[in-house]
Parts: sequence; structure tokens; C-alpha cells
Amino acid sequence: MRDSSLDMLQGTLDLLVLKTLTWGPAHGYAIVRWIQQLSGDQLIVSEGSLYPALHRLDERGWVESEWKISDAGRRARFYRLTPKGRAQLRAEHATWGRFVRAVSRVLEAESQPA
Amino acid sequence: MRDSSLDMLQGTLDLLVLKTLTWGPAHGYAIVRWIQQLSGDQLIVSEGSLYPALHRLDERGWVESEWKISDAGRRARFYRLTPKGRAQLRAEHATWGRFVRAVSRVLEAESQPA
DNA sequence: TATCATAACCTCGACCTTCGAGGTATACGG
DNA sequence: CCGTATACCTCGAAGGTCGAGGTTATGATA
Repeated sequence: MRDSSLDMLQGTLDLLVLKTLTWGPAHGYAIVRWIQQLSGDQLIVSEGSLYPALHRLDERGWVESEWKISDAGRRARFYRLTPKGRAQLRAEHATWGRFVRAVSRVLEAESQPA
Repeated sequence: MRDSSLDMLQGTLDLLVLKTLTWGPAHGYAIVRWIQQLSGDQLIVSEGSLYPALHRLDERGWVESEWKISDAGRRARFYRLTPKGRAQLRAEHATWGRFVRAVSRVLEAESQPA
């Protein structure tokens, strides 16, 4: 049995990654730390999830990457949003909002529907 | 490529099903319709997801079932929450809340963290 | 009466994601 | 010189969702 809080990441990871990239190009390691920090350690993305996700986004044309030197002086692949990626982000953000509202309506219902 | 709004159901379906059962025992068919109606057609649970989910909940002792006759006069398996199921519902509800808040913090962040 | 829609159940395989484990390489501090 | 942090990657196991397909029975309709 897996921890359900982790399962919930499914379908949301791409959205989170795209969002982090709106702050400018970043490499995978930084993305993980940003998400972890901003979420108050609630969302901890494993590298085994992140790198496949980044490659996915790349294949779909939502991000582009380039090898550069990081702040720490090491070679790192910097990802940045493409215009298609921005559109995708807007779409997924909207979908997320609708989804949360829909779940809330069910969770907060006082009684069964007719 | 799958529709990300559907992917988001992952990890949330159990929560929704447990919630619907707080309104009293129900059979699978009714659970699907309740969720669909309350969510304003946003959440449409396929039967191929629901029945495995119900069996999962049963195995874990969160629901119990009994064959009865439905309102429509057909034989149907009625599921009801167990005490363990109620506890699980409370836990998953809390987890869901934390998760949504965590994602929101990332999505609403104006700039990258330090 | 034949037929269709609805109610209600179920299984199966394809597909996808996530994760943990494992592996590589380099920079820097002690 | 060695450990830690940075930074990348892959792989297999595990699990969930879905669409398609199938079954039975009721009731309405043509």
C-alpha cells in the first residue's frame, strides 16, 4: 500500500514543473528544491520522477534545454518554457482549478443528490 | 497522451468513494452517478475504475458489502462504511487538504524561493 | 412479441506514472 | 584525500485508470 499523499502527485507534477519554470530557466536539481521549499516540505519530488517528467515535457515541446554551468560551477541542463509550454501551463492550471472545485463540491456535500 | 484532468483522479478516487458512502449504503452504479452529479459532470468515474476501487476498499476493511435489491428492483451489491473506513476517510480528507494547499503555494508563488 | 434502453455487475490488457535503488561524474571543504 | 553536495541518468516493480468487452435482468416501446 502506497502513501496516498504521494499518489496525488500523479497528473500534477507536470503542472508544478511548468510553473517553476515561469521564474526563469532552471535545472532539475533546483526544480526539486524549489517545489520542496515552497510547499513547506509537503511535495518532495524524487529524481526518479522528475527526470522522466522533464524528458516528457521536452518531447512534447513544452520545454527546451541547454547545457550550462550552474551557480555551483557544475555542468547542468537548464530547462526553459517554450510558448507551447506556457499555453500548456495555462491549460493545466485551469484544469487543476476545476478539478479541485469539483472534488470540493463532493467532499463538502451535506447529503446525497436526488 | 492522456487527458490530465482524468489523471488527477489518481489518488482521489478512494476519497470520493468513501465520502459518498457517508450518506448511507450505496451500490456502485449509484456512487458513479452521485459523484458525477455533485461535481457538475466534472468527475466521471468509469466502471473499470470504480469496481476495482470498491474491491480494494473492501480488502482493506474500509467498506463492507451485502447483496440487496435496489430501488429499481434489481439485485445490487450495497457498500457501507466500516469504522476503519471512517477513520480512513478522515485521514484522506486531511491529506487532500494539505496537498491542495501545498500545490496552491507553489502555483501562487510570485517568484522563486531563495 | 421483439427489441431496445437502462440498471447493475464484472474482467482484462494497454498504458502511464511514480518511486526506490542503483549508478556516474565533478567541485569543494576539511 | 576523502566525504558531502551537486547534478545527471536508467531501470524494474508496483499500482492505478481506462476503454472495451461481456453478462444478466427489468421495463418500455414499437
